[in-house]
Amino acid sequence: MKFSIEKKLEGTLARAGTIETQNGVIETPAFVVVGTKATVKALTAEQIRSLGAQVVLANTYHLYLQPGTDIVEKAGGFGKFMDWHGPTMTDSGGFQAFSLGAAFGSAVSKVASADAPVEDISSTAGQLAKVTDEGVTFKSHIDGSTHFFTPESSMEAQWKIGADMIFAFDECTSPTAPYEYQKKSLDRTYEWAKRCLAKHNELDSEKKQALFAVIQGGRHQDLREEAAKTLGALASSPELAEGFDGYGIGGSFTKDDIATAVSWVNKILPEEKPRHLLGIGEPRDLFDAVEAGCDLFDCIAPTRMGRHGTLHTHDGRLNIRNAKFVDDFTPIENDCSCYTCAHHSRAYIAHLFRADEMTAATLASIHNIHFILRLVEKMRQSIFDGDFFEFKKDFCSRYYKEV
RNA sequence: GCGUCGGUGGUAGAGUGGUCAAUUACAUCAGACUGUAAAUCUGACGCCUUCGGGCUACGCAGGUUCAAAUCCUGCCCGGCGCA
Repeated sequence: MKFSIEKKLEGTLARAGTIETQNGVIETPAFVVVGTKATVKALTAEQIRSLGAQVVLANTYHLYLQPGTDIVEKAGGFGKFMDWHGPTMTDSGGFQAFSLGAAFGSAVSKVASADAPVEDISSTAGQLAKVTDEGVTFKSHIDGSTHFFTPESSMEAQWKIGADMIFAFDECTSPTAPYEYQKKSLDRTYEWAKRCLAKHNELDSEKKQALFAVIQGGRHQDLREEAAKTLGALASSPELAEGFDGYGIGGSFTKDDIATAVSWVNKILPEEKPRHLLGIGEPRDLFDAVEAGCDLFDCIAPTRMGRHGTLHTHDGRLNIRNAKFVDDFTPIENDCSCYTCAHHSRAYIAHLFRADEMTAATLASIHNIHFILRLVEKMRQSIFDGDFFEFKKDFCSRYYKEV
């Protein structure tokens, strides 16, 4: 993997560039489409290509459970398995330590509201993930079987799954966890990062895969900065000669804090390595993160919200199931160039949703992914053109005008 | 015509003297969703409300009772059986 910065936006951390992988070039900033189980839900690989997606991210934990990493390895990696020939990434399973752990069965999201109370995290009853210094014990949400993930086993699994870019095994903490826990977890994630790097160097002597470390630290400036410093410095650590190839910035945030937390980190991280903001994909957050120096983003929001009937338009979101759309024969957006808008009306899509037809999910996902991909592409272009802020202002004043 | 079973909120279908404005599901109306436990989840769903409550309701009309969707009588409507 090779990252090149082509243009920086003066007075900010923003930059535009390219990431060259064995499977193609990614023009950054770029939105990474999420295909957790080696499929972007509701879409075929051909549809993903038609959308102009540059890179697909799958999930180690999910592919490990199903169909198993050996099968994916035999298939020639998850990209080949799903007939996606472009650049690929895998997440390490670290997010599942959160989503199946602290977040399981609760309303906590990795992006918490500002007034979310700090929670006692001593009780893990009913959770499917339990974190210790050695690793994470998962209880499969599919069949209840127990599985133990370590930094080393995640590296091995990701080696078999074979993506171009992989993430170190981390713990995504809950944004509502107490400071003390965040700090303890951060130290652990640092130790895990070192173990991942060592294992990765052992497995991948030819450097086929690029390894990204993950910066945690919640909403705490000292923790975020410490993580950026220590993990950033590992690159030149003598005992780990080959350092990280890039950095992931992990949840957890407060809604208003994303931009701030990201810039704390990006001011410190080595400039010449790509930065991937994990799991962020709302328009305003994307603008803020690009401005704060992030190069890659992945998010399930366009596909999940699409499946649930929430569609992006330049005038904000709309819920296509609303009664007012049943006889609205205009497209989702008049000037949208996506397949869905070129062929179908709001009324038709509303009908498909109400009738529980699977095509609803497909058409909605196509539109939302198209919307976000084009948005990030325009952000990239605006860095080259020098009118990023103008574009941001124009877009946000229209998209968020009702909020 | 006789006998019999039944008629409950948009629909299906619980309830069978008070704790019933009435379980539940679906439909409907909204909302949420940010490294996918998610084609999921939450709320509302007779009318009015100063959110305390008030009013009208379980085919229709009477009646019994302190109290009826629930018991009785008549009527109307439907299923089934016999003529």
